[in-house]
Amino acid sequence: MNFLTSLNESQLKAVIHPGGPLFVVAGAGTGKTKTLTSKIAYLILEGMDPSKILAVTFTNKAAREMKQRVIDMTGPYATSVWLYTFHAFGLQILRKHIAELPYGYRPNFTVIDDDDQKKIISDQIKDMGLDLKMFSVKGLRNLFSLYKMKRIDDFEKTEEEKIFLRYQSYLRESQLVDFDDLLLYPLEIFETIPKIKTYYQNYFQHVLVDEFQDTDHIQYCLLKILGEVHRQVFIVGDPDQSIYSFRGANYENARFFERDFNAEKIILDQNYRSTNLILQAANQLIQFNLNRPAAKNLESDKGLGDAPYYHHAMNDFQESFFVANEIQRLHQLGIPYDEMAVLYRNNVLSRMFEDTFIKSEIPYIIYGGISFYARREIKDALAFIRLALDFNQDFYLKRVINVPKRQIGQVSLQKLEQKAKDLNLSMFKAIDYVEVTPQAKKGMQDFKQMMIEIHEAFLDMESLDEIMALLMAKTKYIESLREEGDDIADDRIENLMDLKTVFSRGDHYYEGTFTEKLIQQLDQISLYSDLDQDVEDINRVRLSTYHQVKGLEFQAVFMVVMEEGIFPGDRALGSSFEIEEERRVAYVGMTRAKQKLYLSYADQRMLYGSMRHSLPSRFLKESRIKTEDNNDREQINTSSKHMLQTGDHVLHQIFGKGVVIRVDSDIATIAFDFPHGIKKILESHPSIRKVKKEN
DNA sequence: TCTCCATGAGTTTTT
DNA sequence: CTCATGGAGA
Repeated sequence: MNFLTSLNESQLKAVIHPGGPLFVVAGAGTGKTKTLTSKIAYLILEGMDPSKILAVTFTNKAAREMKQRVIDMTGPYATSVWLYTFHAFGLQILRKHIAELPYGYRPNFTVIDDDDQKKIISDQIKDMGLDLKMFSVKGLRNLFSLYKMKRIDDFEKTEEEKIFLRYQSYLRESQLVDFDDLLLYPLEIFETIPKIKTYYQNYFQHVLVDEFQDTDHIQYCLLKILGEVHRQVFIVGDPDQSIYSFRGANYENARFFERDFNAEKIILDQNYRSTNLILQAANQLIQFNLNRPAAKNLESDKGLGDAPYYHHAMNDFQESFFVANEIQRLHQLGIPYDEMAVLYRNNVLSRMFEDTFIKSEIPYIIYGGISFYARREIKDALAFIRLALDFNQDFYLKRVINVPKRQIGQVSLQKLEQKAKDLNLSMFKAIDYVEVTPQAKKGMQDFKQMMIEIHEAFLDMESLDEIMALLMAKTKYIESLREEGDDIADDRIENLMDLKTVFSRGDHYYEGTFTEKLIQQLDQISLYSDLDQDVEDINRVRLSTYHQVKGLEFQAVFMVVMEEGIFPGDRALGSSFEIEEERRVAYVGMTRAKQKLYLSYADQRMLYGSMRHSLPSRFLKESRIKTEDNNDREQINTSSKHMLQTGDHVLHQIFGKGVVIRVDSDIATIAFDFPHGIKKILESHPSIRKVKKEN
């Protein structure tokens, strides 16, 4: 067990902990994954049957990577470890046992995503004859998720609750489950069917949970049941990095765990990622949170390093300009683009940076658009496939019956749905009986014929790789995209090709008949939020929200738009609970940085079409980062029209001494000393200061 | 049924 | 500002 020697004292203590419930408080960059995977490897090498170990993570990526690391440490024997996300685990349980719940589900149910949920909810509202404008569908979806999480079942009869009940029965009638159900139903199974509960409680000798601060109530209940008998529960997490409470995560679960399991606690606070001035700023900041189930101070052996750098810009443009310049400078110093990240509180804030990066020719990539499987064309393709597998799937039929356009509008669709209800048939079968305009009828029959052909072609198919070609040929989807002449038609076509790649990969990955493979592949897709993007090896700066870089690290991190009202956001200002969560978000951001941390803010920026004036975020003061305002105030006040003229000598904070060789409108061209050379810089840019010659 | 415009909404989102 | 959506008119 060579790997044990690479652990530090606390990590080792956790790994060889003799047993019983253990809470490992793993601060940012303290070797959390290493400890968890070493623990699993240790258990296996000590003789534990890997198939009796259940380890749960929150992302598929984490699950996959952890499994690989365990296999690397112990050999292929470890493949049988149950290493899943909570949701994937729940799905497994449901595929086996869902029929035992009294809701009429069959094992071949389908998992729907958020957009499907919204669609169903708004359909219910319309069906009830209510005015859609009176409700926020998005709000209802969150509310329903909350209902499920809190397991509310005695309803008063508010309109919302009626919609919820209809939503729930629609799912059940249609053999659909949502993401919440993937956790809730397994819990219900365990709670109501003692035989099944006892089986799994006894079966899993060890239960391990990663990112424990992100568990919600249902997940905690599941954990409590699964760990109850053997009490070999090993959880790893950092309550200071809990940033998903809006999705139900409850970092107080850490306290519940210590209490309910009478667990021991080991703290990992030796950081291996960042230099210490960065860590000190992060430590300072998080101290302002009063509610910390596991307080700690991070420290590393990487020296003090550079102090976090604070930049005060006059407006959003100048802020982005500062960041772009700094990125180029760091790049020249040898930091690769993909070791730099620009982080912001919400997605709208990315735009200014994108524009500037395009102008400055800085390669970048934005994560956080619509995820691959949520794209229209992908969802359409999957709907065709699901419908071809089972013509009874009305929900998917509704999605694609008019794709591409077949003269079937809302009215015809409604008639079809009604007819299906009256005759107690699937909508697919009701096509033969419905009375609609001749064009619509023809469209429906063409559609039906096409689906039958696809279905029959599936019967003869052997590899998943063939699916997309057939689908595109039959549906003429690509042709219709081209005809529409959408500017993003090419992107859509490319996405469909990517989906084909996903399927052909599935051919090698899954076993069984074509249909068996396909069903596994579809399950996988339901649970995956994005494509395995390991192809992306181009060197780009990452633009992202804080939430999306949790767990990642970069040599240089730019935390931009550090403005009161944005970060922390307006909505958080009234509640200390929310402010603390925002502070944790900032803490997560700071602890991503290995060597360079920049925080910036602008006095004014364009947001939602109007000018917004902001004060610096309280998080700047709280982390005690030295501000440059004192040196700069003078310069800012004197920044009027044409501060600079040709021949002026300037001092730039980063590029040092230079001479102005040209001024065009507001851009000055300045020759700096070696190695920086000639740069174009906004003449009023706060990082430039005019100096007297030979100063 | 489709297309075009007015209207309103606009955190964060592992699954 | 930008995007999605729903209603009115062709």
